[in-house]
Amino acid sequence: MTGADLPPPSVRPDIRAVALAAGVSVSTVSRALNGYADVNADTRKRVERAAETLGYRPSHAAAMLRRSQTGTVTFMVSKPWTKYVDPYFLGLLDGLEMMLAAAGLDLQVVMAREFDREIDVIRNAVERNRCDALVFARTRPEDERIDWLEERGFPFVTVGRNNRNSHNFVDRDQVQVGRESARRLVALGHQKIGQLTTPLRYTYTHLTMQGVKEGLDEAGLPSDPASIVECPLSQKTGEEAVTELFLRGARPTALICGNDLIAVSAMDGLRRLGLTPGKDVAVIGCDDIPIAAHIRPSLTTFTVDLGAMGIRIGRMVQARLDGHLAPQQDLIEAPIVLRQSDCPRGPVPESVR
Amino acid sequence: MTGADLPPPSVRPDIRAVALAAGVSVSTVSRALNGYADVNADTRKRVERAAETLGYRPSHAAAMLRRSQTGTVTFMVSKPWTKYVDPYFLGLLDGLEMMLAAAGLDLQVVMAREFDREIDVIRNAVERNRCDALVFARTRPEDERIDWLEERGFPFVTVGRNNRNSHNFVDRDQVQVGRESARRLVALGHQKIGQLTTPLRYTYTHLTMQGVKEGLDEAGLPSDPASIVECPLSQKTGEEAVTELFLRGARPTALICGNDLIAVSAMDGLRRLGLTPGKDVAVIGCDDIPIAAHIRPSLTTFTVDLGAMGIRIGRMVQARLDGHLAPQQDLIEAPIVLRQSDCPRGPVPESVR
DNA sequence: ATGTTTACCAAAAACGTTTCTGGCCATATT
DNA sequence: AATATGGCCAGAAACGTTTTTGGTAAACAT
Repeated sequence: MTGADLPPPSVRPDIRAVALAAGVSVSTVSRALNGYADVNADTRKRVERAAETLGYRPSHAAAMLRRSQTGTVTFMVSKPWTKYVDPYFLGLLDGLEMMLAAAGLDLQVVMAREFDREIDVIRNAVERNRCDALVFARTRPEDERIDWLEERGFPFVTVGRNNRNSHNFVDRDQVQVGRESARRLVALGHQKIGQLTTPLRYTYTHLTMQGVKEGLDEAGLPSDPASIVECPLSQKTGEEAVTELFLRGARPTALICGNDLIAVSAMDGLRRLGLTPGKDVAVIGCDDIPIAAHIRPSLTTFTVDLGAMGIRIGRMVQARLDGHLAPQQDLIEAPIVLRQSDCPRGPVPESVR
Repeated sequence: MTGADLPPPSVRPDIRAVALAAGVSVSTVSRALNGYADVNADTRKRVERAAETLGYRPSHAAAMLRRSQTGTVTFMVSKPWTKYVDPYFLGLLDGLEMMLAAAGLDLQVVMAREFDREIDVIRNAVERNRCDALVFARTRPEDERIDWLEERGFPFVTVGRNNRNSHNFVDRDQVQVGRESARRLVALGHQKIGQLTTPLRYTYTHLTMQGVKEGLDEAGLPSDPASIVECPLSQKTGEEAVTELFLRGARPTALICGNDLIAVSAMDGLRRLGLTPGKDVAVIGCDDIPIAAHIRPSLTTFTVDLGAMGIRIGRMVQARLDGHLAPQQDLIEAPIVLRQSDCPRGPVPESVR
C-alpha cells in the first residue's frame, strides 16, 4: 500500500535491479549477460528474462571504466579530403562501421584541419584514452603518425602505405592501376603519355607513378619527367595542369589522371585548347565516382569496392584488438572500367602549338 | 634509495597523483581543473602545473560515468545516402565536428542500413545512453524518428523538416531553390518546364516542388503533373527519367533537377534523344558538387555553405544541451550559381517525337 | 569579545559496471 | 569414510572521476 509495488518510475534500471528481479547477485548478472561459462543455464535464462522485462541496458560508461577500454574506434579524416575526395570516404566508413557494430564497437569520427597538425589529433585521441584503435588514410612515405603509433604499440590501421610497411594496412593496388593505365594506352597506340598526378606527398601517388613507369618500360617507351604534372586540386585544377603540360611543349596524346576529378577538369582543359577528349586525347581517371558514367565522354577509370575495403579494415582492427600482433596487409585489386574517354591514338591537330 | 624517487613507470597518472604532486586533495584538483570558482588562484595554478608536468589526462570514462552524460553527439547517416550524396555529407560533418570539438564533445557516426530500421538505430543510441544528442538528415513529412525523440524529450537536431516543425532543425531554403529555378527559366523564355525530383518520401523534395509551383504561378504558367518524374538515383537515373518524360509526350524545353547527379545524367539522356543540353534544353541542378563547374556544359546549380550549416547544427546541439528548450530553426539561403547549362528557350527539333 | 559570513579546501559518497577471491554443495576419487 | 574436484554463485574490491557535505580559518559585523 505504500506504492512499493507500483511499476518503478522511468529511471533506467540498474544491474542491481536485474539482480533483484532475478534473485541472484550482481556479479552473476554480469557474468550471465556477458556470456561467461560458469553460470548455470537456468540461471542465465532467468537473468536474461529479468533484464529483458526490465528493459535493462548496461551503462556503457561504467563498463568502459571498469574494463579500461573505450569500445570505440576513431577514424581520422584529414581536411584536404573534405572537398575533393569525398567519394572515397563514405563507402569506406560504411563497411567499417558495419564490421565494428557487429563487434560491439562504436565508430568515432574526428577531423584534422590544416591548422591542427594531424599528429596532435592522434596524440589527443590516444593519450586521453578516447579510443581503442585508430584508422586513417592519406598516408605518406615518411609518416610521423605511423611512427608515433608504432613506437607506442597503439593499435591502428591505415588506408595506404608508408615506406616501411610494418603495420596493418589496406590499400588499392596502385601500382597495378598505374601499370594497367599505361598498358591500356600503349595498346591503343599511344606513345606520348602525360600524367596528372595527385599530390606527391602521398604514398599512393608514387606507387601509381611507379606502375605507369613499369607499363611504359614494358613497351620500351621512355618516362619523361616533363610529361608529369602534380595536380593538387585544392590549388591547381586539372584544367590548369593540362595547360601547363602543353605549355611545356609536351604533346601527349593520352593522359593518366590521379583521380576522376582531375580527369574531368583535365578534359575541360583539353577542350579549351581546342582538343576533343576521348578523340584527340585519351583520358583515364581513377576512383569511378558516380558521375563518371554520365558525363561526355564517359570516363574510363578504375573502380574499387569501398565497402569491402572498409570491412577488411574492420577485420584488421578486430584482429589487432584481439591480440594478433602480426601485421596484416591487404592489397585490393581495382579493376578498370572501360568507357569512352580512352581512345586510339589520333593525330594532334597542328592548330595547337 | 628504494626507487621511490624514480620517475613513475609509464602508467597514466591519476587525479590522485596530481593531487599528491600539488599537495592538495583530489576534489580540489577536480574543481581547479574544471574551472570552478571556489578555488584559490594560486592553488589552481599549482594544480595546473602539476597536471601539466605529470601529463595528466582525465579519464573520459570516469567523468562520463560520474556526470552521467556521454560527451558525444551521434550523427546518423542513412544508407541510401552513401553512394550519391557524399559531398553533402562530409561538408556538414566538417562544420559540425568543429563546433563540437570546441565544446569538448565527440562526434560519433552510425549508419542505418536498409535492413535496419532507422528507428532501431536511434532507440539503441538513446536507450543505451550512448550519446547526449542526435543529428540526422533526410527527414520525411511524417517522420517517426522525430516523433519518437520528441515524445521522450531527447535532444536532437535534424537537417530538414517534417510537417510539424516543432523541433530544432537546419535546412536549405528549398522553396526558394525551387522558386528561383522556375523564375530563372521563365525569364529565359521557357514555358514547358520539366522536373526530375529527388525521392518523394523526403520533405525537401516537396518543398522544392512547392517552390517551383510558386514560380510558375507567378508567371501564370500551369504546373503539369505529367512533367514531373520522381528520380531516386539508386533505382532510376536521370537518363531514364528524362526518357520517360519524353515518352509521356511532355516536351519540356527546360529541366529542374533535384540534385546535380540527376542533372548530369539527365543531360546524358537528352543527348541520347538527340538534344543538346544547355542549347536545346536548359538544365538546372542543385548542390553544386565539385565537378559541376568542370563538365560540359558546366552546370547551373544552387550552392550552399555546408560548413556553415554544420556549424549551425553544432550550435543548436549545444544550446539544447545547455537547456534551451525553445526550438531553433534555421533556413539557409542557397544562392544560384549561373553557368552554362541554363540557356534561353530554343526550339525543340522535330526529329524528336 | 562574540556571533556571522566568506573563502577555501578535505573527506567521503556516489556513478554502474567487471573481476577477483573465496565459499558452499554435490559429485567423483582414493 | 575421508579427501579432492568442479560447478556455481555471493561478496567485495576496484575503475577514476565529480559532487555533496562539512569543517576550518580568516575576515567581517555587532
